[in-house]
Amino acid sequence: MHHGDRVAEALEVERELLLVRALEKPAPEALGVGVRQLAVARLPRQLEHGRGAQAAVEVLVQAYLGDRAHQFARGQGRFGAHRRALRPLARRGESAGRDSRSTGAYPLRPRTSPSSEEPVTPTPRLRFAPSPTGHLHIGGARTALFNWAYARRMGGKFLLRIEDTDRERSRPEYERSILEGLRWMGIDWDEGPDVGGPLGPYRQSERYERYKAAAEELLATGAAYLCFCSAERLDALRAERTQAHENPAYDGKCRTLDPADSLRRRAAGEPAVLRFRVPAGQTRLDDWIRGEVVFDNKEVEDWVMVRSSGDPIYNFVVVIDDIDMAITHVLRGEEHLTNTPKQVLLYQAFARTPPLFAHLPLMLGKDKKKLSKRTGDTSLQDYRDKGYPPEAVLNFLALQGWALDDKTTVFSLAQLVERFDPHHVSPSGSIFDPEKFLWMAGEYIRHDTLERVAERCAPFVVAAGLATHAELDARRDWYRAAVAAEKERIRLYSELPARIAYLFAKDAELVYQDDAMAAAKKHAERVATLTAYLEWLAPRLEPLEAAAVRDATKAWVKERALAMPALFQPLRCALTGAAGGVDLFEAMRLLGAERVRARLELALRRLAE
RNA sequence: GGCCCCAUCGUCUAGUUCGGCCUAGGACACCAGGUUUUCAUCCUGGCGACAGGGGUUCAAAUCCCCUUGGGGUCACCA
Repeated sequence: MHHGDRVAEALEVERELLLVRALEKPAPEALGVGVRQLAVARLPRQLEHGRGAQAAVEVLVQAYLGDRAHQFARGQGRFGAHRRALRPLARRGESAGRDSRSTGAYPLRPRTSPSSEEPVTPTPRLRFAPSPTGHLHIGGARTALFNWAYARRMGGKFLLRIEDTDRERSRPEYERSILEGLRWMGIDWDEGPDVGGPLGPYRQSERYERYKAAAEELLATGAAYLCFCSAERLDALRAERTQAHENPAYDGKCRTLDPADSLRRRAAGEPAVLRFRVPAGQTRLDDWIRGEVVFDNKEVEDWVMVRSSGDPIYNFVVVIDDIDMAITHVLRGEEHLTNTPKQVLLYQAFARTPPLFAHLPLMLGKDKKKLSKRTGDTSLQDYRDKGYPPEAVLNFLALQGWALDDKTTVFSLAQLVERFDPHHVSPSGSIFDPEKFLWMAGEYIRHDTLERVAERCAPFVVAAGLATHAELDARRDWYRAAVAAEKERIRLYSELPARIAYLFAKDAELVYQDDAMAAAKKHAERVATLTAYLEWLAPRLEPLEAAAVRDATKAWVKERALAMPALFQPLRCALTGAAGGVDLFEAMRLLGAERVRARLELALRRLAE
């Protein structure tokens, strides 16, 4: 068939489809997905712009489709795909080979060097590897969340490993705190220091034998060498290089030492570190999020793997552990990107294929710099203590670098697991927005059940000294009603106590806030109004039917030709001491008849002047 | 400074793979209305972005290059 004929035919098909669509008929299946999508998407807009269906079709056909014909004929792009779809027998498959970025499905890399019995595992294994030198950082929490979500989505394993090779700063209580924080968020793990697992131990300090063996192996093969340079020499070297605007890397002085000689010196007690011998050439990695990243090995220094004390260093142990624990995917912060060539080189030295790396964008503070302790609240613990619902934390964290779709901002953990794809994580950093976080916390509280909100608020109420747990339990229904009255006004659990404090205050000691007092005193007749109202209200107080009294009160105000605020502002001040807040009849019910009467009588005096 | 990464409303983001669904969508914040006894919620509307410049193409937010800007990292830390 001639090109021209094809084009004509295709355009005819398109025109027909558009007409079909414009007339609201179902589109025939045979027409191909591309065209259908096109028409479905474009037509409504055209119609919205005030054109009739016929005119809209013409616009589309002429302005939009008309001059695209030659591309169609060449079989390119979407139109080409459309053509191929229309002609299933036509040749396909020019784009057969695709890289890992485009196969959304399953980018797991098989291991290349099956050391005999090691099976090729199809199960993704991901890990979170915090170092217990502080509480769980909010950025670390997101890293954990993403690793966890992907493992769960793929039916893989998620494990926890404690990176405590820094003996000075690592503390057991931080380890506990981190585990607790993860559990609080609802993240669980299949293998870890507390639950064990087949490829443990999962605490680096318990794996030193393994590192020592690996180090000696590398030393024996010459992939690593002993370095006897003193700290002083290294410092001087660094200073010199920095001043000369050069990369302040190790100069390789000990690189060429005779290995046997070095071994003897070490045996004689001379302090030595183990350095990795970085080969010439380039090191590349195919980052899941960023694509190919190439480093010139000249930029990678002969880094230290083992301290002179014999303790191994992060870049070394992380690789050993990831190999031993059969880690297939590594999702971690972007700050690790420049570490990666060192690690890739190590994998090569062990003849292993590296895992698939995904370097997550950094979470930034208002100053656009990496979120750090200095920037404010950065530990998960802080948000927990402040009364953020864990679901909101999870949701908000997931939104830093990822989105469920083009519209949804509030979603559940289950939805995250169902949809999370690291390939669609944004490569650019995100500024942490506390405002939006607060909004989201409120969103979760408003939509949560009363039972749960009441339960989660209780510790804050107790901590504020309003009541004991026992007292709240004893008046369970009352407490719940108090929470119900404020549920949509609080954004954090911790905001509840201040809002219900008026219920716990002694009547005579209720504090009138300035704005409440001012509002009440705007009304000259306040005392008279209140007196009359109290008289009217008293017999209706027991039992108090909130809805009925509310209606009746409004009628009462109307009858006396008063403005609503003339009664409500003094009344609100008298009962709650605040200018805004709960429905007053709800407050009356919560307070009980006696206290309502008492507070009103007190107000007659307190608001008199 | 070297190397590396990044660039859509003030902020979080969709759209970027594979160029035409974009007259660039949503959310927070902000502004204006409505509902309400007030506050909050809720509803309606508004403001508001493809960093700049070159290419490639019939067509560029999307691909390429340059510039600019921002960030990360350069330890016997992780």
